[in-house]
Amino acid sequence: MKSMRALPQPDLAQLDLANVLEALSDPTRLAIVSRLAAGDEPEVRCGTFLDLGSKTNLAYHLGKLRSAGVVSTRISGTSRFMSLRRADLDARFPGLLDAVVASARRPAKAATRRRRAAAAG
Amino acid sequence: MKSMRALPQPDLAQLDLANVLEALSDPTRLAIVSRLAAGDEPEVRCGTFLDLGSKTNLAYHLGKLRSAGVVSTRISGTSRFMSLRRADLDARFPGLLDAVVASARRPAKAATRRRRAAAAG
DNA sequence: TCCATAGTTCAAGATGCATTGAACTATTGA
DNA sequence: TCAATAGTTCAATGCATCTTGAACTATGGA
Repeated sequence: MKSMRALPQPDLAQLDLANVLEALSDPTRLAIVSRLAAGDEPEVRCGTFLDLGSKTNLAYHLGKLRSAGVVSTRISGTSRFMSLRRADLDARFPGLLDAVVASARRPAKAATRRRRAAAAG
Repeated sequence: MKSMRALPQPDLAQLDLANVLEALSDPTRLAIVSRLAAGDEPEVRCGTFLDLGSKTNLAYHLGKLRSAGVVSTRISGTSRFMSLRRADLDARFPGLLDAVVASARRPAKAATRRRRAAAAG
């Protein structure tokens, strides 16, 4: 018997800008979102992201993305399929997702990327 | 004698998307950025933000915004003036700042919208 | 010179985030 | 029914963030 339920997620009115930005501010989660946005498939199975971290770690990051309202999770069999909540994000934060995804595709030079400025008064 | 130095900050190539998103993901910092973007004046004195937190706390948040490359600090006398690094942010992350600022100006008001819809129907 | 103003720096404590391994649940296929 | 697969939940750990008060620096004005 094939079940098709979906995991609970915040609805449109509950999306919060600071939460969404925080969800997007982690390199692993940014990679996940980029991949979801870039792909031809609207849905991607969780296991697809195993190159980005351990099973446990991915459950954590995907959970964060879901509870921030960035992704949706549909369950089918033993698999879970993630999809971007593009319509909701666009409705609530017009242009934000596109700007983030486009910027993520266009990284800075590797040598300087992780360096933070030593900005002291 | 009037000094006009500026505090050190990362340059364009060093701006990192995850860092910038993280800098923007805090409500206090989002409020600061929104106010800077509201654009009455291109520069705003630090003390202007004292309603958002203590002196110490603001030094912390403004320091974070600066080291992420979101704002610039110019020193004049005993004051420090903050400005958005709009050109740099737009060059590196096109559309991002505008989307964030516009979204911040447009918080969710689900109850109001529902009341209006009911009144209109 | 002395004082007030504007803001920073430091240390410490509370809280929260990220990561891990082990144990667990649920579903499918044989 | 049994085992494999896919992913979650838990507890613990280490590290980062946020916030605070006290002490400090630097500038400008009287």
